[in-house]
Amino acid sequence: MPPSPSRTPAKPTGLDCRLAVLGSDVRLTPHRREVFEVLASSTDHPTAYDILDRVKSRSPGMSLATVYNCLEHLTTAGLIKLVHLERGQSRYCANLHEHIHFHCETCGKVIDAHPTTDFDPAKFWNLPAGTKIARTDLAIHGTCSKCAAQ
Amino acid sequence: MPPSPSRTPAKPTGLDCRLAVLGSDVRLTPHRREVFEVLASSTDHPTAYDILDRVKSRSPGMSLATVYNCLEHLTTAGLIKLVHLERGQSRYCANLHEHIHFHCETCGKVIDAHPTTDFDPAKFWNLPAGTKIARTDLAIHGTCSKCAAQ
DNA sequence: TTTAGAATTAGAATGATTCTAACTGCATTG
DNA sequence: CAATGCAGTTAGAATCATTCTAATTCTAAA
Repeated sequence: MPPSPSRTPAKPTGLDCRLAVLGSDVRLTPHRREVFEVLASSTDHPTAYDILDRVKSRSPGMSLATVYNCLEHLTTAGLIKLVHLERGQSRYCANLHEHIHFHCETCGKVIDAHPTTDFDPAKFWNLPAGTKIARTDLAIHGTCSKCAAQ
Repeated sequence: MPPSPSRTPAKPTGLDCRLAVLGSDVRLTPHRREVFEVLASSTDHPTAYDILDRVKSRSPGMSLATVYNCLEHLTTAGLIKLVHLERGQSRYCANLHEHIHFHCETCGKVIDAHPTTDFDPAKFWNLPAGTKIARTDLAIHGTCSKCAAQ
């Protein structure tokens, strides 16, 4: 056993650098970087499998297990968001701005919608006194403008 | 068992009666009735497996496949709601009043919260023109009053 | 360089849900 | 009332998403 475990706050050197966003703390390994970059350049809320697919051109050897692993770390660090809209696969999203999701029931697309004004759920719903809100997830289901036009 | 006369498209007779709620149209077979009643008397948003468990005392032979089948029909008919809050099992809910879900990240409980005033998402988020809203799902995650008190 | 711990991997395991094919029972038809 | 047909039901298989496991590789500190 190590007598002096003197790597407490782990110094950012080499690969052990950290993404300077939101004060998060993830080791930015090459794979995590790939996954994050793929997600950051996607607006369609890809699934883990979609992400593997897109990452493969740059990192042909990456496995689905690693994608899940990276997504988990990035999610925990608050760098990306996990989105559940339907049964089945989870979707991921790197839009860090406050937003909600619109899901088109016809074409299946998921569209981000950004707030135009402050929203406080406690003003609209009767939550028991003492409830502490950490985050809210609003999903709107319907028909997107494109599908509605047909 | 009540034998009975004709049925043009389908007349409520014997088992072939329909639940007179919301103008829905489901054949209310004994199993569907059991599933619905179990759900209607639950406030904890049970999973399919939970429901099977509770139904078993009354219908010992029912299978999980039948529970899923019933839930699917009841959901399609709008008699119950499917709730997705986390990865893993789906939850179901027979609260037909407009409401949202509060999910306690500490104890895992899901609590219904009812509206105190009208809520129009289009007032708060910038949806593309032409978007048609069918329904909105709001999930609030945090700590319930009980857990917060500790 | 050595070493401990973290990251990565393939493949196995798990868990939730859906599918399949056979069977049952009710209700309309003959 | 018997025959027929279809919806409902079933067990178990199949599928799909995700997590776990155990072995291996990599990184950074000592």
